[in-house]
Amino acid sequence: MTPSTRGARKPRRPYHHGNLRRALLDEALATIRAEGVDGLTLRAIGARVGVSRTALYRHFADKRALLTAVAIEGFRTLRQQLVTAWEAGGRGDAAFQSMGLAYVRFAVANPSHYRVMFGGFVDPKARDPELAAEAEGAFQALVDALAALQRDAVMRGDDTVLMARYVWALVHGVATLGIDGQLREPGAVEELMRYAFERLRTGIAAN
Amino acid sequence: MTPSTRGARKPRRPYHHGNLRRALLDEALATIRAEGVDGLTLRAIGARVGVSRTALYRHFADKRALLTAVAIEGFRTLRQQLVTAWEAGGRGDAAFQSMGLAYVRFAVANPSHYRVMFGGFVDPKARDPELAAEAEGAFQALVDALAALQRDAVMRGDDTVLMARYVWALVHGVATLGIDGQLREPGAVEELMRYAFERLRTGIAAN
DNA sequence: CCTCCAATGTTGCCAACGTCAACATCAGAG
DNA sequence: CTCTGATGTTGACGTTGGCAACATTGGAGG
Repeated sequence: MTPSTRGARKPRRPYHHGNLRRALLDEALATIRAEGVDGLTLRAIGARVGVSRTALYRHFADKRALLTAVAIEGFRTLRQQLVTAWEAGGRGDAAFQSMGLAYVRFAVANPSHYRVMFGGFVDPKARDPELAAEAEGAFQALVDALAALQRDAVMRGDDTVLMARYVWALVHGVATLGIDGQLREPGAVEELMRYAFERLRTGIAAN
Repeated sequence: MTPSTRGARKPRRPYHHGNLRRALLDEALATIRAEGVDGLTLRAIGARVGVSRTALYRHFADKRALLTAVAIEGFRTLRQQLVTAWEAGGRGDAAFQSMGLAYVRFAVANPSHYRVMFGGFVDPKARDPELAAEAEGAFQALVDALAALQRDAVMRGDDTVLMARYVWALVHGVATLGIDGQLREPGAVEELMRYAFERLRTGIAAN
């Protein structure tokens, strides 16, 4: 927004891009959303950003590193959505269900992105520490909410992390089944979510 | 290398293989297990079976078709394991938990295979009808068990399919989280499964 | 203002891959 | 024994990820 005013600006695209890393990431995300993970090719990304095919390697070690960055961004967004749902919902019982819905909505609205985060596209062993941290952060949002509910004696006093994992597995399961087309009938995901939360509460609420 | 068919390696490797389709499938499965889905190349499969790279195309339309066949086989095996656990466990309350354990064990023991079944490697739309049928069959094992428990008034009388989907989502969630390395600590999967079933029962048991 | 350098972007090139087309071989029906 | 459809092979092509060598640039130090 504040370019230096020296000299005549050239209509020609400059050699250096400015913020190529960001642009590549955005384009990768858009491509994944539009054509799926398989549709992502480094050459196409470069072309669409208006840069040569290998420019990407100045910002990402390889294709997997790009996908890892995409996954990191996904976990960041997810955490943000979860926290927003929890806080906007009043940090209470209903807000907890809101979080669950937000989680599944994120997955269903961004299936390919979600798959990059969980589908084993990133190195299973020797995981990127930043990715691990960001994933942990999203999970922590769930743990925090549960801890608050436990404090208010709304939920059982079991090990918080264990309870959180239980809830996480449930919403993650619903989300992935929905994404993979195992729940085809329209409204099936919503119906399942409603039932799941009803039964979940019976299972983990303080009696 | 002699392209001649008189190699002494096996009893006669004639021009025609005999049951190439089966052999290709088995080799594909072994490769996937050993090197992951990404490590699967048609050329390597052919070479390892002792056949040329394109022989595969007489038995599978393309790579996706091969993966679909792998997924079909996976669902068949999974259903079998589930049914076995249910029946061997006495078709009762404990047997139901056995089924859940068998499910997660299958996934954790065959992570790559499980990913082929659920990871979006097969066509999301226009799914192979045989694949859909086989997946439905595995799910049906769960539905049947639940229905039996409902008949014996062990479980709530809710819509059986809905309940089954709930349970499915839960075990599927635990399984995929475990596979993707989100539950790293040794024993975390087992601990979660134990807790999950305890809470699940509280949620869906007949009061 | 000039010079030089490290960061950034480009072109040439390669091996591996999936897949098609044309050809080779075989098993079994007639 | 012959013919034919099924099965397997060879050659080739376009695409992809990635390396190496080269080009361009903004900016720091003189």
